[in-house]
Amino acid sequence: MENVNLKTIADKLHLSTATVSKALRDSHEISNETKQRVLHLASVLNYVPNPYASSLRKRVSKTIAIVIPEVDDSFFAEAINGIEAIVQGKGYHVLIYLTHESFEKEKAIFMDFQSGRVDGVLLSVSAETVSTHHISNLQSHQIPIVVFDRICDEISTAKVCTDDYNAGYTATKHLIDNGYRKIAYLSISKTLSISGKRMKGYSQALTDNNIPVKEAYIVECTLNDEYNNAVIRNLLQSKSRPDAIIASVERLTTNIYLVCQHLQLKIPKDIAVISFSNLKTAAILNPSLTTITQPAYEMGKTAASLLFKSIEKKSFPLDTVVQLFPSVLIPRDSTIKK
Amino acid sequence: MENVNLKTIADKLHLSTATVSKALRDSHEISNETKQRVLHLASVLNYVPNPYASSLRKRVSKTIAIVIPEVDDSFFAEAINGIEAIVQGKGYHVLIYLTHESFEKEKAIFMDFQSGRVDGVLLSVSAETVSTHHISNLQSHQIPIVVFDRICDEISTAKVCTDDYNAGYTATKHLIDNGYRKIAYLSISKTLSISGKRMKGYSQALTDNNIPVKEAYIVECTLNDEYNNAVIRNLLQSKSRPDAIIASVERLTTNIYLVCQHLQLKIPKDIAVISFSNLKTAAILNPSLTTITQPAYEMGKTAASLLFKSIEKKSFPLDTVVQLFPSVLIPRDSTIKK
DNA sequence: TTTATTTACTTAACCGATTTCGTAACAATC
DNA sequence: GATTGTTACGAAATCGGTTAAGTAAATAAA
Repeated sequence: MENVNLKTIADKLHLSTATVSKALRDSHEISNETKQRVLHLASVLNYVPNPYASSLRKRVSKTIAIVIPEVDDSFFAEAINGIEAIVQGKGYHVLIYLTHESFEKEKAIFMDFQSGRVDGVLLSVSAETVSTHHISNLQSHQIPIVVFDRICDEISTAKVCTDDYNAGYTATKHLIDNGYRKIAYLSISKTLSISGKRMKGYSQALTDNNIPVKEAYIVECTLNDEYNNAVIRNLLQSKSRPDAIIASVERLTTNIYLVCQHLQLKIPKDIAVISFSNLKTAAILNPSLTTITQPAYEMGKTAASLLFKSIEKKSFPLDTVVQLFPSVLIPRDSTIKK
Repeated sequence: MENVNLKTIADKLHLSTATVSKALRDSHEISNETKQRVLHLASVLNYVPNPYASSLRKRVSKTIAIVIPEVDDSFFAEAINGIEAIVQGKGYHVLIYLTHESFEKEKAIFMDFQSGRVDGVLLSVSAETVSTHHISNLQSHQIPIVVFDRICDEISTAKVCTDDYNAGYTATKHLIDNGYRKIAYLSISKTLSISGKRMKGYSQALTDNNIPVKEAYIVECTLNDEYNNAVIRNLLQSKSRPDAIIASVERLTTNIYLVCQHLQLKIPKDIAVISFSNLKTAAILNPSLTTITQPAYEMGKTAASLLFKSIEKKSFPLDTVVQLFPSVLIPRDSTIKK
């Protein structure tokens, strides 16, 4: 089947492409009769306008990008669902980019966006991200950006996130309240502000309860499963083994549980586990997992909505918006001794 | 910052845009000296070519689409990772579309692709998909399609999937071997060939072991959690309650476990559970979950590789390719009485 | 010396849709 | 009857690259 474009229709109807284009866009310049004829033929021929021609001319791509560290994570998966719900309604398209926590990849992706490939970007920064030039640089090209979950304080744009300090505090307090004192924190990044804030909440909760903060209890994890397993095993085999672990990212949960199994440590008797997680299976784990859960779907929707506000009205001031969503602590068996 | 394009560079160097374009593409028509000057200025000015201009002219978008039912599913998440690994290497971009199991959405998406928005499509059909006209229609526009996991036998194109019949058979046989007889099957679609095949394997295994296939034990689930819970509850409360359940999709696992908890049915004593699933948490569920697990990452990589073979060499005969990956049954506590 | 070839560019058409500007035909107003 | 306005359309420029075709100058071959 050969491509049908404006010219195809114009020729068949002895009209100009200008007229056909206007007719399809329901311009007042075109008579009703002509509009009907054009519309009818277009549908008969299955005409679909070339998006790239139109993007080129209108300097608008009707496309946004989602840039996230990974997709195999319930938070991001749910957030994508929320984003998609909004985008779908707007008739936009979604390009997805995974950084796998690599700052270099993130930079390269943002560099590409200077081309006008997308009308806006939804970003959750990688764990390695240490500077925000790539972001402000893109902003100077008039491309709106909304950051969600993994935000950067330095960027001046809309931020959709949870109160990570409180979340960290609450998680720690929950453990303390349940009788744990030697609380370890598994981080994913030294630099990430979200990680820093959760950790501050953690430290403060310890301090407020007269528990000294131990360097050895703050452990950085990576994307590498082997490495994480080793780190966790070391932690749990050390002379001053912690009696509780806070995992700052969902993905570490399985590692922790399996290492505990392997070392024959009972959760929550020997060690408590609480995880920042949107896992659907949290309630049916062995034991069920206490989680700090973020409203991922809502956050995705909100981030996308904000982005569209800016796309649709360039003057909309994104930089003043900070949408804080409450995380909820869902207490389950992994932190409560019977 | 104003946009920098070919003309910007051409003007500054007193060259034509043609020369600049060729220099950037390292054409033999351009002298080395000019190439250097162009390359240097381009990098100084941070020049990024407009992808839509080039797509329009070259009739190539350097973009592929992933069309899947949902993203909050370990199989699809891992498959996306595999796809992304290949796509990344090719310098392509990925548009993602979620059908949420809606045939209408799938059709609309495929209709849009006639525009030339993408150079190829990776598809896993929705549960509601009953006809394949939208697919063959797109193929007639010379757009290569590779289907993975949820395939359609009717389509003549490359298929990347597991041996679903065997998987269904193996799962059922495993249950029978472990002493279960009243085995229910939770399906997600009457029409989906993957579902049909798994179910055929299920029926055959029953028949081979002289167990009659009971209609009431074959239950169709949906995307709706409430509905699924109700259906499962009904099933488990019926007079002839099954003693084992095969879930044809990961997402149903949590429902089953929770309903069992609620009804105080012990897994695997009262009821065994086996699930088609790529859940990382399968091993740490309560009890650990016996799964039929697909090599999702590899399947994604393979599907993408096949697609690129066709994109890069139009004559590559996709329609003859069927890549069957073995699913593995990982026996765990949910199907093995102590 | 003349012709052929190569080198290194430029001109201009092109991809397909959008949009500004122009205009013919007809109606309305003075 | 002359002027102004309206309606309905077309011509052509435009978005930013790519590429076929053309050309002038330098070089090589005859």
